Amino acid sequence: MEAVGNLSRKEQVIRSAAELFREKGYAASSMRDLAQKLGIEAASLYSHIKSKEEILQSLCFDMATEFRKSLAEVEKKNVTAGEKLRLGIIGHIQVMAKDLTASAVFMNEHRHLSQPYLRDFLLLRINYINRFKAIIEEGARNGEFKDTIDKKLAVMTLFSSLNWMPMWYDPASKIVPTDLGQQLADMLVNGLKKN
Amino acid sequence: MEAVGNLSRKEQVIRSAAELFREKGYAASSMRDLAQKLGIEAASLYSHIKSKEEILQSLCFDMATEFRKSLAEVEKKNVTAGEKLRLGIIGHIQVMAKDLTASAVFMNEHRHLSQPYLRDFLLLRINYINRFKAIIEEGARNGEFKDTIDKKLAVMTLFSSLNWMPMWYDPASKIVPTDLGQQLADMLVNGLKKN
DNA sequence: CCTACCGATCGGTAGG
DNA sequence: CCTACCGATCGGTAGG
Repeated sequence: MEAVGNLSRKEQVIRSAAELFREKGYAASSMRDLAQKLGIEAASLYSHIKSKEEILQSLCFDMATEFRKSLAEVEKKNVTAGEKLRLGIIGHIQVMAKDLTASAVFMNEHRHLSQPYLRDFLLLRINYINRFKAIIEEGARNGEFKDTIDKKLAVMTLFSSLNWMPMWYDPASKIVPTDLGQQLADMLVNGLKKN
Repeated sequence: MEAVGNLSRKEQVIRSAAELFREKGYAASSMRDLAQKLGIEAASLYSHIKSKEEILQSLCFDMATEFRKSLAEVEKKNVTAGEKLRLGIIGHIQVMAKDLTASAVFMNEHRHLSQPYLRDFLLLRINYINRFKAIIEEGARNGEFKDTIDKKLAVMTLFSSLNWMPMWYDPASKIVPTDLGQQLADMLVNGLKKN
């Protein structure tokens, strides 16, 4: 069992679980797989965590908290809708880039949460999406954005682009997260076409 | 057990499985769940299909075939890169709209394919993506598109937007698939901003 | 953190 | 399409 930085044993368990869940999916990951990754017996996991799902809950809700903090910062600023959207996108990307593994789990595995956690999670998500939608609507009202585009489509396209980033972004690549967020924002706001 | 249109029993099994896999994920869906949906015993499923994975294979590779057919049609046309991209997007969306359930499974569950199917699937996908990337590169070369945007980022953003559509598009909504594809293409090519 | 173990459930087969 | 069943594996507990 190798060291994984300065993490508590519980944090190590959660981190290893995140890697496993990302790779195989939550349902296909067994506690025995996880124990093996950590070099211990499956039963020993339960001195650190209460259940398999508790790990998923930590991962999902901790990420949700980070996203909300980032968006709240942006909303405080007194800038145009276009600029707010740009900053919101960059913030979202930066939160994901800080932990791509947890981000992937957050995105793909949250549906395995049981009630009432699933409900709470989905409420947080819809709230977050609606706050981005409000920014887009503001931009459409004040003439910054086209008002011909369907707002739901626009915001879902935005989140699709953002949320798939952990699936293909290579943290070893030359492009740093801030630039990635900037380019993504530029592409979504200004489009591919030269003008 | 209700009728599910004019489908063979095997097709009914596959269709019900697609719904189940979409809802709960492949790994969390049991053959007993599937049997119950169809009103039969789990063991009886095996007179129609060879294994659980065979169902996943059908779903994934049938969708892949549809996507490739659609793209091949577009590539034949003698039009600008921008127009090719637009038609490619509309085609992709139309293929998905024909079977949103299978599309969601295709996108989220293909990783549960075993070898060599997984390898084959990923090769088909990378080929498909690269052909879209070639269209974007063509547009960047001939001055239709900005050449400042990272091509990998552009194509991954495109596919993120396309592939998440089954997660939020409501087929009962007023916006029809062709318009959806058109609006999506407009947003990605021209951006949100007024020009 | 371990040994020893539990009841439940899994995908699938045999044989009709 | 059913009954009867298999070996494997699951998440988790008891007790140290």
